[in-house]
Amino acid sequence: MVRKTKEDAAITRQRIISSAREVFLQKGVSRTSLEHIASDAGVTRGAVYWHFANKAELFHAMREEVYLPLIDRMDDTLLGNDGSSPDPLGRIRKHLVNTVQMLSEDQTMRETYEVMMTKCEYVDEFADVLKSILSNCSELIHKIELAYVKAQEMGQVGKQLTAAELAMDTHLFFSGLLHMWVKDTGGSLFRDNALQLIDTHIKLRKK
Amino acid sequence: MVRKTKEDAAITRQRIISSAREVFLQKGVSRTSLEHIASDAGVTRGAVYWHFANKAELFHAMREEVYLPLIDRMDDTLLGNDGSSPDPLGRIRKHLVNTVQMLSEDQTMRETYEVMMTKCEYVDEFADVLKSILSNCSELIHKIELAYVKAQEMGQVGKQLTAAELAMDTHLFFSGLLHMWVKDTGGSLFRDNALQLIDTHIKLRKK
DNA sequence: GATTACATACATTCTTGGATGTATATTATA
DNA sequence: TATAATATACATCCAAGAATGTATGTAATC
Repeated sequence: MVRKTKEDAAITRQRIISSAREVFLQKGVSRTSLEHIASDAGVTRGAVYWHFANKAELFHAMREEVYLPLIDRMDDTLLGNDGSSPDPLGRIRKHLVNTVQMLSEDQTMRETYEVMMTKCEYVDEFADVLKSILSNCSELIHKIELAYVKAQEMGQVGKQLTAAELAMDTHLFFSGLLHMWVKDTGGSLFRDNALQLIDTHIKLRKK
Repeated sequence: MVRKTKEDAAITRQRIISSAREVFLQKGVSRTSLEHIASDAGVTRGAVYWHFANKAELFHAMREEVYLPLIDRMDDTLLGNDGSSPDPLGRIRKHLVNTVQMLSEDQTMRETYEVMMTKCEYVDEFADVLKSILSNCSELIHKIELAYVKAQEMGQVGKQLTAAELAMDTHLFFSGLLHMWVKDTGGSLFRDNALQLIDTHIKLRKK
C-alpha cells in the first residue's frame, strides 16, 4: 500500500511536520530521533527521509510554516497596508497586541516559538537560524522606526528621543515580552498580563 | 599517577567545569559527550563521573559558578547596599550598565549566558532550570519596583504609571537587551550600542 | 589500611545513513 | 485507449559508530 497520489503525499508531509513540532516540544530537538517523529506521524523513517534530507531540513520546514505568513501580517499592521486609520502609535500597539494574541490563539505558532526559544541548540546546521532571526530583527526595527517617525510628525510622540531610539526600546521590550511569555508556561507572571504590559509601554511615550 | 591531594582534586573539578563550558559553547549541550569534556580537560570520563553524577549536574555547576555571585552583586547595586548616594533611578541604570559591562569583560559569564540562551534545550533534567530563571525574574522585578517606588517618592519619576508597571517595562526591556546582546555576536546591532540603549530607556521615564 | 581520586574496560542502548524491496501513480507510446 | 516504462512514495533491513553508566583496577594520601 504505497505510492499514494500527490495529495496524499502532501498530507503525509504535513503530518510529519506537525509530529516533528510536537515531539521537538516534548523531547527537545536533539533528543528527538527521526524514528520518534515517524512513529508519531504513523509512518516509518523511510517516509521522513523521502520528504526531508535530515532533521535540520525538517526543522526549517516547521519554522517557515509559521514564520513566512507571520512576517507578512506584521508588515501589514505596522506599515498601515491594511487600510486602517492613520494612527502610527496605534499601529505599533496593534502590532504588539496582534502578535501576542496570535501566540495565545494559534497553538502551532505557540509551540513553534517554544521549540525555537527553549528546545533547540543553535550550533552547526542550526547556527544560521540565529543569523536569520537577527536579520529579521533589523528589518522589524526599521519598520517600527518608520511608524515612530510618522507618530512624531503627527505629534503623538515627543521628540526628546529619536524615532530610532524609540524603536529600539520598543523592540527590546517586545523581545523580552515574547521570551518571558513563552517561558511563563504557568501564565501568572506574563501571559495573563501581556496586554496590560503593552499598554504600559505605549503610555510611556504618549504626549 | 592518581590520587592527588584535595587541592589538586579541586583544580581538576574546576578544569572540568571550564572545559564543559567551552565544549558546550562549541557543540551545544546535547551534542557534547562527557568524553569530549574529559579530553578537553586532560582527564578521562572516570574523573568526570567522580566529580559529577552526569551531564546535568555538571551543567548546574557551570551555571551556579556564574549566577550565585551575580545575584549578590545585583542586590547590592539595586537596593543600595553598596553605600552609594540615594539616587534610585541612577541605581536602576547602574544595575543595567553593570550587567552589560560584566558581560563584556567577563568571558566566563558571557560564555555561560550564550550556552544558556542558545546552546541548551530545556527538557527533562534541564526543564527546571527555566523555573529557576522565572523565579529569579520575579525577585529581580520586585527589587526594581522597590527602586522605582523610591524614585517616585523623590520625584525622579512621574506617577502616571505605577512603580510595578515601570519595573515590568524595565525588566522586559532588559531581558530583550540581554538576549539580543548575546545573540548579536557580530556586535553591530546591540553589543556596540548597549549603553546608549540603556540611557534611552532611562531617559524615557525621567522628569 | 582505608579511602580517595581517578583510569580502564565492558555491556548496552540509540541513532543514523544507506541499501534494497515494492507496489502503485503517472507518463509516454503505439 | 491500452499498455509498457518509469518515477514515486514509501517500508524494511543492516552495519557501524557513538554515548552512557557501571564495574573494576590502582596508586597515592590521609
